[in-house]
Amino acid sequence: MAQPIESRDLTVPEGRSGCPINMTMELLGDRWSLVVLRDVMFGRRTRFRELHGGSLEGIASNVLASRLAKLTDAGLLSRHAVPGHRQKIDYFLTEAAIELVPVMVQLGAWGARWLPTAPELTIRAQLLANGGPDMAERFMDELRSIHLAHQAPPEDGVLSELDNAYQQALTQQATDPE
Amino acid sequence: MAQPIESRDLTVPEGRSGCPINMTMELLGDRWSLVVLRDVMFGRRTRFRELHGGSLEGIASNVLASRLAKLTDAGLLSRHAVPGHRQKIDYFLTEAAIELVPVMVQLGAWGARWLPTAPELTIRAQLLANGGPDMAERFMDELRSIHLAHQAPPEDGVLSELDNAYQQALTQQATDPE
DNA sequence: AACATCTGCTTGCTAATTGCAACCAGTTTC
DNA sequence: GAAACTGGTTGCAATTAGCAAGCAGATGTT
Repeated sequence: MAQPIESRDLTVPEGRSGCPINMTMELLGDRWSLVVLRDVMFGRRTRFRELHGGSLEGIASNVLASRLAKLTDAGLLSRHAVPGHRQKIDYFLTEAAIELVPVMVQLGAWGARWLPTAPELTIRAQLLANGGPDMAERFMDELRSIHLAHQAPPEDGVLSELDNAYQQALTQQATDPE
Repeated sequence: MAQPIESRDLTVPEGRSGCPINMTMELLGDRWSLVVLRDVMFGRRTRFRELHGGSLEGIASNVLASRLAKLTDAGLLSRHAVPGHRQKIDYFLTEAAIELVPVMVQLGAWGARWLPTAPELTIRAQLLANGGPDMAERFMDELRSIHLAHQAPPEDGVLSELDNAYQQALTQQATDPE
């Protein structure tokens, strides 16, 4: 069921290489790909306009469209027509994208450690990083249930845990502006 | 000694956000930044022309220059004039860059798992991923000794281990082309 | 002293990508 | 039937990437 995308092209094109880090950067090494995946993964967003309007960073709609197409082509997102509607489309994570969770965890942890991030947004990254591989595994299983098996998100899952921590940080920030 | 780069700007600029993943992608989310860091980290390259000519992917020299400047500005690389020469410059990793090792490990592991990478280049990624956090820690300590304390790389360190595995894969590939 | 070579880049140019704003056709709701 | 909502396009300007050539200063060689 979970297989690599395609077999290797034996003649590596000029100016490129088959190095795993390089190939990953060729695919995801741009300003928006991982941010879009982040929103689908952590933000419970699966629709174009949710991803366009709901994001904190304001990606342009043409860029979003181009990223969704690229990620779908690459096998990281799957398009699902919403039952009972002819226009609505859900973008769900594939197994390949779900297995980016450890990458996201490390990226978030590094950013939280070394960049001037916003505290209320950083709490989730820290929580997830502190949770270690166990929490990451639980989270990935939860994502599989949502995005692959199309179950409703559990109330007591990792996603809720992260949301709660974020909400708590927000209200704490409001009552205690220091 | 190891401190975040700057204190947080309280007014987040329009169209951006203080999310750790987003900020990390703002800094490193391009085609070349992490590839350059990979070469310094794993490839024992510290000089402009080594990074320019020695890389597998053939980055353009103006782009390399721009990335080296950006990474230096961001505190991920430090410039050191080579003693006894007035022109030669070594680029060394800073602590912040060394702590990208876990990110590199996860990126490499994901690419090895999901992209059609070259086997001989993938072995290092797998070795490092299988080594777990222990191996990553040993590797980071080795990098600290080389890039922060300017010691010579140990013969029996992680770097050598990875190189050996790569060389072995190369010769095996030559004798057993299948 | 002369010449070639090596050093870390820069320059000029073209092609591709990104960002912005407006807009659109089909679908659903009221 | 009109308004609002769906997932996007389209056209344009600005930025960035890619390519080939070159450059001034430093060093090695004869």
